[in-house]
Amino acid sequence: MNSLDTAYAALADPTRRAILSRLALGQATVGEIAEPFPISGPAISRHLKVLEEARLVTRTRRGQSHVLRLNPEGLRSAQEWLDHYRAFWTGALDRLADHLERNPHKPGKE
Amino acid sequence: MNSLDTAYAALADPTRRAILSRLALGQATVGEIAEPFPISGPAISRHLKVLEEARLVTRTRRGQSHVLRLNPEGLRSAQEWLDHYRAFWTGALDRLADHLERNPHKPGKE
DNA sequence: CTTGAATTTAACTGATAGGTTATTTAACTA
DNA sequence: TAGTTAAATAACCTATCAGTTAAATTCAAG
Repeated sequence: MNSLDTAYAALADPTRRAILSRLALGQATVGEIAEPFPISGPAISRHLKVLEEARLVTRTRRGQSHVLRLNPEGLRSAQEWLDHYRAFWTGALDRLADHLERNPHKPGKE
Repeated sequence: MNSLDTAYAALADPTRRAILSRLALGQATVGEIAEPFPISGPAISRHLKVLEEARLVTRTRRGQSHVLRLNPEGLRSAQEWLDHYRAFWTGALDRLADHLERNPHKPGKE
């Protein structure tokens, strides 16, 4: 499983996106992250593990507490794949290509 | 399941990302899409259904063939969620915030 | 109206995901 | 050394996913 697989899989879960939103406000411990969610600690723990393995967050230990932070690296690479195709679905170039495809000059083979 | 869930879940699969890459080159029928892949027709059919339900592609029927195209709308909305957080993990603002979090002015409660 | 081609649907299988509760690990504190 | 707190791991359950092969659908063409 490559890094994009894990990144997008991680983003597919709304709880994990909410955790990322929380972390965009600033670092937090596991307990602080878990607090607003109606699910068990272990469930949060595994969500965090998924985010960490997807390189979307990093963890540092401070005593018994684990501090989580967003990881710019992983987030950026998740974005790059989509960015690569941005040209195809924004602006005039996209509409032109689409138009040409839908209306071929000659009704040739296809 | 909201639209972001399905979009990111769709993007998590490498076969489906490859299909999107193919469609970035231009529209294609199911058969044309399936051709380079070593998996069965039904498997491709279901990948396409997933992409369609995630609004990442659109389908039009032309006789017995189904023609698939990228759907700018869905792709854009998938990108917007990440875009919203871009400021948090790029540039100086990010580094500043991170620095402040790691080095609080006063060693207060926490 | 039968045949053939493009595609989907059905039925099944093995693996993975997300949740639970109970147990364990690790670090702080009296 | 206990006891307490923060978090992870284990064991388990159910649902969903990605693949398969076989059957059904849909449309075009004789």
